[in-house]
Amino acid sequence: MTNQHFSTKDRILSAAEDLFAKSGFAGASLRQVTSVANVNLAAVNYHFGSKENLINELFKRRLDELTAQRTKALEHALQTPPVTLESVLEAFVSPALSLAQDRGGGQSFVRLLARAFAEQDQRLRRFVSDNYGHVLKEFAKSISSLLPHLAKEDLYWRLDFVSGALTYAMSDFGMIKKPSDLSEEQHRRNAARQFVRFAAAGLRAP
Amino acid sequence: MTNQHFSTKDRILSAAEDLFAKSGFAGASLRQVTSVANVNLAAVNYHFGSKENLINELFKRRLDELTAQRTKALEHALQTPPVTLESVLEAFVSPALSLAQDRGGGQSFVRLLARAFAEQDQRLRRFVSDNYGHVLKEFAKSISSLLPHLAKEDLYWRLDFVSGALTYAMSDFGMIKKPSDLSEEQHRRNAARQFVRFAAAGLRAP
DNA sequence: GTACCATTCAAACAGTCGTTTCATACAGTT
DNA sequence: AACTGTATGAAACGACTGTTTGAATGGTAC
Repeated sequence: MTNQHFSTKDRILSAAEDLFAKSGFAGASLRQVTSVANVNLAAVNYHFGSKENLINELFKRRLDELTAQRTKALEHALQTPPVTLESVLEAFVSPALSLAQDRGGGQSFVRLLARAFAEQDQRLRRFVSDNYGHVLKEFAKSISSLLPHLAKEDLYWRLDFVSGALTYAMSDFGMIKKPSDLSEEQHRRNAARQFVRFAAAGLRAP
Repeated sequence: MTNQHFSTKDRILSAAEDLFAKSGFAGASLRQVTSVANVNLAAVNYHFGSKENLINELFKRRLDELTAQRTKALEHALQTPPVTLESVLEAFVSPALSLAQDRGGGQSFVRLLARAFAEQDQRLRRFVSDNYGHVLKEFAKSISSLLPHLAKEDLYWRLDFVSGALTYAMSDFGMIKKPSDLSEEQHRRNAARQFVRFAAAGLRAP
């Protein structure tokens, strides 16, 4: 019936992604997850140990992929003259939007990400910062070198605004904004273009 | 012991604001709330009817105030030439930042707001849109008339980015970014200045 | 065939959840 | 003085939570 050819672990991860995105980590129960995934309740604790660990593996699976793609995109952008603010921002946002548009639950994950950031959950922030902080720092460094006259303090403020704008926009992405006469691919490219223009101009503010 | 001279209702509202901001609506229980508020468990259902209704009244209390201040600030800005993108944005963000810096739990509420927006909770979005949407539309109209050459579609995208940037920046506001040598008031003015510059430049993007 | 292993299952565990009930306390009114 | 309505209190309600248990299953290796 429901994707029985996927492994139990994968079905749990997908169902959890959807339900946590919809109702929050505390709001969605393991019974809901296992019901949607069509697996036994005990399977979660058997395969993941605990609900908390399930959440961690959920993030790991997606963020590993996202970070890898961002790294590759940044390297490519830095090796392809002319290196502009726009090309670096494009390397940052494009993998994220591609994930947001992905069929296999990526949409849910992006909303989950927005939710996780809105929560002040220090444990989760630490997890992201520890495992993926170095890539974010590389982007910050590249952007900084492209804006040599911008004071460090101003840069930090603006990078914060940029990530906020991106996170927020992405959590809506694919839900309300896509005009029906645009394909998903067109919509994605359009969103990336809009964001890059906005962010570049904001970063270059006088 | 703790603020016994405040009414039961007020103590519940304040405690709920703090705890919901920290742990989410599903994550914080009424027993935690009533324990912090130093009131009996049954008091919540007696004064508010249900947990859900408590949440609604929580938002109503703050958003009524915020919307009123924004309306006043916008009117003042529109009557004070020269009317610029910056002065309109200032009218939008200043009351919010003032709330975020407020002593009486406003800090918690701002984080709660960010959380509520990250949640896809249609019920809550509808509530905000119904009750406070008209003010947001007035801001959008003012901004639109200050950017006459900007296409409608571009404007919508950028307004979305702006509100995202503001929401996320505010949810951190007062937590990590304040340098110790700045007073709260200075920090608030600084944040407003940074945001207005960034947002205005982003909206004016070529 | 049988021993082994990972996996799945139904059932139960001890807690916690939001909500309700009913008794009690204490003001203001007659 | 007795009555009234609002507010608070302790205790219990049934439902739901994450987790654990021990038996059943099915395939692989010997």
